[in-house]
Amino acid sequence: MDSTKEKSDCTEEKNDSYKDDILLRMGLNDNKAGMEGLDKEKINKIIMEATKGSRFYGNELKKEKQVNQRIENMMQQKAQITSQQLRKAQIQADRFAMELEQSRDLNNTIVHIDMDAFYAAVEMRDNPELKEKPIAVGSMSMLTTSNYHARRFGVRAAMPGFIAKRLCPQLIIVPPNFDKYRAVSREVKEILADYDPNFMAMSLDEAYLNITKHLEERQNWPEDKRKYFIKTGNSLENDKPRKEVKLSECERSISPLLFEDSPPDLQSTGNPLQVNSEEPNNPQILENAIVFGTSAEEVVKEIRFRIEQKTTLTASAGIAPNTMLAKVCSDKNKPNGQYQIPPNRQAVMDFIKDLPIRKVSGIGKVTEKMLKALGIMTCTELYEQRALLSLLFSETSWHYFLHISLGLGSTHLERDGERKSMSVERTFSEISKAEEQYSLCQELCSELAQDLQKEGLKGRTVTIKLKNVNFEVKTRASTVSSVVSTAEEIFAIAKELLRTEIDADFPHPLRLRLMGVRLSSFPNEEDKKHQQRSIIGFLQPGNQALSATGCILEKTDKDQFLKPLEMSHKKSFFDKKRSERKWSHQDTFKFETVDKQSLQTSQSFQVLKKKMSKNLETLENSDNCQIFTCPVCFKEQGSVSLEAFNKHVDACLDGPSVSGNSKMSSCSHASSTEVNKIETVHDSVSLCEKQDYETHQRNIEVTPVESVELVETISNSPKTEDVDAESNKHSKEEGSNLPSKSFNIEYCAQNSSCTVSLENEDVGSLRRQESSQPYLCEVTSDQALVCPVCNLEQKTSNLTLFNVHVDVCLNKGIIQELRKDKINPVNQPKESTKSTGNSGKLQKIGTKTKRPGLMTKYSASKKTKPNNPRHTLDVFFK
DNA sequence: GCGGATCAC
DNA sequence: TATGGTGATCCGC
Repeated sequence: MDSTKEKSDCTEEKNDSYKDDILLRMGLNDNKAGMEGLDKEKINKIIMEATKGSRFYGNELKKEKQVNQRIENMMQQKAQITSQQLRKAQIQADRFAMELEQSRDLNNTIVHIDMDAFYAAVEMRDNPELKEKPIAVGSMSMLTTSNYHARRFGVRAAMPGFIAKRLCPQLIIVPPNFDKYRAVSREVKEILADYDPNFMAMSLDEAYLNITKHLEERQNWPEDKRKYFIKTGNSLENDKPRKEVKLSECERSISPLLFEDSPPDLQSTGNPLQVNSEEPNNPQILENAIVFGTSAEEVVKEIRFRIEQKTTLTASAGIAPNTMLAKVCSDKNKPNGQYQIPPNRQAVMDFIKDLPIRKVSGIGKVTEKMLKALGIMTCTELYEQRALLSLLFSETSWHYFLHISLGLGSTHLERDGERKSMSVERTFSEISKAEEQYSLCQELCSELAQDLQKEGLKGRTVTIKLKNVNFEVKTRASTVSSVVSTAEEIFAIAKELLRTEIDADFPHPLRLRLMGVRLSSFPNEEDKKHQQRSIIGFLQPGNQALSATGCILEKTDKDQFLKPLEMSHKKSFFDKKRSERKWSHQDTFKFETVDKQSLQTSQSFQVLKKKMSKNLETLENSDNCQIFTCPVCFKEQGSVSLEAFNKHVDACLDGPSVSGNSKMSSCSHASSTEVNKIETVHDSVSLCEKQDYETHQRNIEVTPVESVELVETISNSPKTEDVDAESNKHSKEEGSNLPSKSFNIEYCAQNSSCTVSLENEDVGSLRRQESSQPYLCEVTSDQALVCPVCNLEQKTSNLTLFNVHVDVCLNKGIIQELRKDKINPVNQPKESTKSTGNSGKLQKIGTKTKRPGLMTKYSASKKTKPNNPRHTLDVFFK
């Protein structure tokens, strides 16, 4: 679904915040016509009345406070800068500036084409009744664009329709017709391709072209090739080089009306038909034809002429030596105009001189505000403050700033990179019932799966996005070990993420106004090449060699992984409970553990406790005697009381050495005990940094059960051959994140075996080489897959889905808890600089993006010094 | 890898 | 009555 919003036609619109910024925003120069429109005071007043007191506004204020805090932090840091530091920074910044200057490339001619009020213009074109009226495209909730009539009333893109209506009661709101816009866009793109087959479309109404090559060729073109017939109502077949849509007189009169408030001088410079006598090779207007010259400006006039002939719509354009400048230029004489910065340094610097930084793509509202706090509003000031900026902002950021202030930008158009994520999200009126939230989530997953299928994409990371009725946004992500793509697989992950959030707020419901699901971590080319194979493949006869580390489950558990249905029936009650839980936030956690004291002895165990409490609770009420396995030392604790077991675990957690083999006993219902044990296995995984779990894994024995066989497989990866080397690696990872572990259970119908492996990232990548492919591997009829983590039978024969479930079970468990709670001693932080909520950072746009601009990040804490500017340069502008 | 923030369109 | 959807990047964890 293409829902790109049409770009604003006035850069002033970039000021779209409320409160202070709202005043700026009203200072638009397109409402000077006091007669018909509204003055900015009135506009502001109306907007504020409609906004104030709303939840939306409340959140805007909150965000604004955060930004202010960031600014405050930045100013404090600025105050601590010594003159010595500043001098040093100056030298460094100057050196970098010099290198940038040396790299300046003026040899390309970049054009930025921008359709004027695109969606609105299309609607007006197709419905003459709208021609003279203020219209906007969108809904009562949100407008994507407005025509110039409406703009006089302060109606503009990204404004809710109901507010626009208050500003302009006669406003006509037209629902968007994306199919139509796409069709028109295609027509435009056909024209653009004639000048640069590799042009870069940024949206339906905007594109960059590199016409350098075209210009070269064009120099030798005969006039005939640059001649276009002007279409009138009667003439047919009058498009010489290309076939253009013919226009009636009536139609041709539409476009100018769109822009009747354009300054007259704009009309002249902007009109491609206008003869400019100063230009040597300006268009010559013949009787019914027009010949364009060979200069860049002529080319762009030709492009705009052809666009208008073909679509009856006008475009604005910018011509410059790089994308950043071209973009700014296209805004300069908008609408229906163009502007060129000649390809010489002086012209560039003159243009840049007083350019407000906010005009530059990549400098948004927040960045502007932060820089303004430093007294920086124009590019000149940006350059003057380069030393200071290098001290206050991240390297990426100040490098970007320096690029801007020197008028530098990307000189070539990057080809479309591979997509990195795909998502679906939806806003709705409040939904608070968990069941509805889950089912909504499921729908979103289905939609996403469909979209993914269209592009044949599969990914490993599922992210859900939640926005509550107060407009507070949250995202939660989970990465699994092999790629997923079906609705079921995605939902299996997403629903657990959602459940965690629902549980976290229990007993209060989540009051949602938006939900989204995103899939990312698509395999890169490398991954694809190696084609990952699921263990299904590994276990095919004659291919049993590879797998990760093996199974750490105990014999007594093995039958829980894959067991006859008959056996699973006994669990139906728990299954039911479990699924009930998923659809109502009822039970969740909140069950106090039996033995508080013993559980609370170690801080680490708090997390374990949380996770295990419900199992323990069930345990307590059960009546079967079972064996526990300590999640820390991995040793079987025999039949002991829960209390004794807890004590043992505490001791293990506290003590440096793994405490031994004290036998403990406990009573439990069979299944709940199993749940507990599985969790235990899980726990131990998360603690692997402290444990030589590999050793344990290797010692695990697995025996066949009935027709099902658990096979331990050992990786032949060089890395894991040497256990010592492996543990060294782990210790080196101290301070970073835990390596991700996952269970993988693969079932091979042919030999009736099932492999359970617990693996770390390295091995995982090995294994992943082949997955992604076939999910389905039918399990024989009388067997069921049982998750080793939650110990519940999975009603699926889809192996991928099953693996996803196991991954999810693992992910949502203690590993994340440990991270969050910072229990891992090696990760021991770092007293939070986090007081402000978001530590004041700007960010920067990377280079692989097609965007010409970069964003910035303000680093309130220490920042790394740029040591290799040359490298950075490469990174930025390739 | 995760989550919040910022930006563009 | 009512303030969007998609994709990307950056940075500190």
